[in-house]
Amino acid sequence: MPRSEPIKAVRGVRDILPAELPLWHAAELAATAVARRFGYEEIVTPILEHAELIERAGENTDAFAKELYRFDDRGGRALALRPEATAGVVRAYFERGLNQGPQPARLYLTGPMFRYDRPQKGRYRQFYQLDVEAIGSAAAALDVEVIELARDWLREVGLGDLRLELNTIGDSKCRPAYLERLRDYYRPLKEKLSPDSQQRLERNPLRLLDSKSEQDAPFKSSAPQITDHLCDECAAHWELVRRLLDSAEIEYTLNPYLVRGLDYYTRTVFEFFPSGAAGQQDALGGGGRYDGLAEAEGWPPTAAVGFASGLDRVTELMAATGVDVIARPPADVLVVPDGDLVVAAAEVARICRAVRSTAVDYESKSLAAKMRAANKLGAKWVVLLTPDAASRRSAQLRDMTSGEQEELEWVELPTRLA
RNA sequence: GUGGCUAUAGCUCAGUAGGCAGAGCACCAGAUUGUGGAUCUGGGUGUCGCGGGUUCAAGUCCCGCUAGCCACCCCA
Repeated sequence: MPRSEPIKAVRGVRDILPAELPLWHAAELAATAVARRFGYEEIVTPILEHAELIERAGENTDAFAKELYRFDDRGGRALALRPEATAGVVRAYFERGLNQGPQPARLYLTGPMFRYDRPQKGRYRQFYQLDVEAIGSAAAALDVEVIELARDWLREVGLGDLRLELNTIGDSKCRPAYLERLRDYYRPLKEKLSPDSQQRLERNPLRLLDSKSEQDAPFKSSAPQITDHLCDECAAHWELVRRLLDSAEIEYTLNPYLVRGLDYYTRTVFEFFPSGAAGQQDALGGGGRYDGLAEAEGWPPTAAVGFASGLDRVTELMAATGVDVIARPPADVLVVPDGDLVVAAAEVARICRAVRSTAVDYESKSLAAKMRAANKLGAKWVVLLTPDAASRRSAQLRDMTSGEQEELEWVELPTRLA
């Protein structure tokens, strides 16, 4: 019979293998430890949400239209695989009554997110994020708390050599007027801008500021800056954020071109970069205030601030930085039956498992090959069963480090292995 | 969504001017009358990504598709 084409993984997704997982676990363990230290509790929200929840906030942006994993289920409901965690966490905060408890709700989450974009290095259609949210407070101190938490986590996973970039983008009171000024500045220059930026001019002028096109670069420096046009409340918030960062001795660089494309973002925005590289693709994580999101989802207006980081990139960088994670052998003990001693081997393994992780080599190959396998596995001991010894309920216990070997009764194994 | 590069053994890859499918590693076996690591010897395990086309002959040339990598768009 002809072999059929083997079915491979879906485009843009990947498996994380046993050898890589210690690194991921180290990253997540550090996240849990740091989050708890700051009084944040874990929450798990569904991967599936109503497409509308995701689309409410940014319906007319390209990213939503183009990159949302969206489909109709069997009942005809329009669903989406979450592209980020915040929308779902905010939904849960209201829907499940976390808004009834002490405010703000301090929450964190790790899990898979989905974007239908073209895969490339460090960018997958299914990727993983750490997400931290403080919902239900407008306190500037929380902006700094989230930044400090994020910084501590990155330090803890060995990526402490960081650059923090910081900006404010105002709020619904002061931003519209600023955007008008920005348009007024750029309109006479329109013909000289890149085609992309000409489009941005009317639709999303903030984006002009973080354009990567060299054609746009000369005009940036004299463009009006939002920090000169903040309303009193936003200016006070911005002032307090920086004062708190100073007192926490957290260094940052002001980047007036750091923006967010969506309307519900307000005031503080920040991003972490490895101190070496400056490219936008190298960001280790970022976040900011989103005081307008709850309302965009149809809930009462509620202030919140958050941070998200891509674990794919963080773990990749951890590996590159040489973060050493102890790789443990899958089993301390390998039971090696000689010949047809399957039943005895299973029983001996059962005895050993009382004190040590134990695997059995059931393959029909030579003893030398089985010993090779035991060595490769990294087993500390081999329990060798021969028909003769097995009939006396005995076995050879071999210490793979020293090479010493002695015959023991099966019942003695737990004491010797402990 | 756009562009460039790539796809050959389990893995990394070589394969000339179109003419019998190769190497290293891994794996299996033996040297070792069944006891790992080191060494030596032997063994190729294959739908040359998939589908068409050109040709006496295609891994090689042409077209389409799929996938990967890289960059763009975008990054909520």
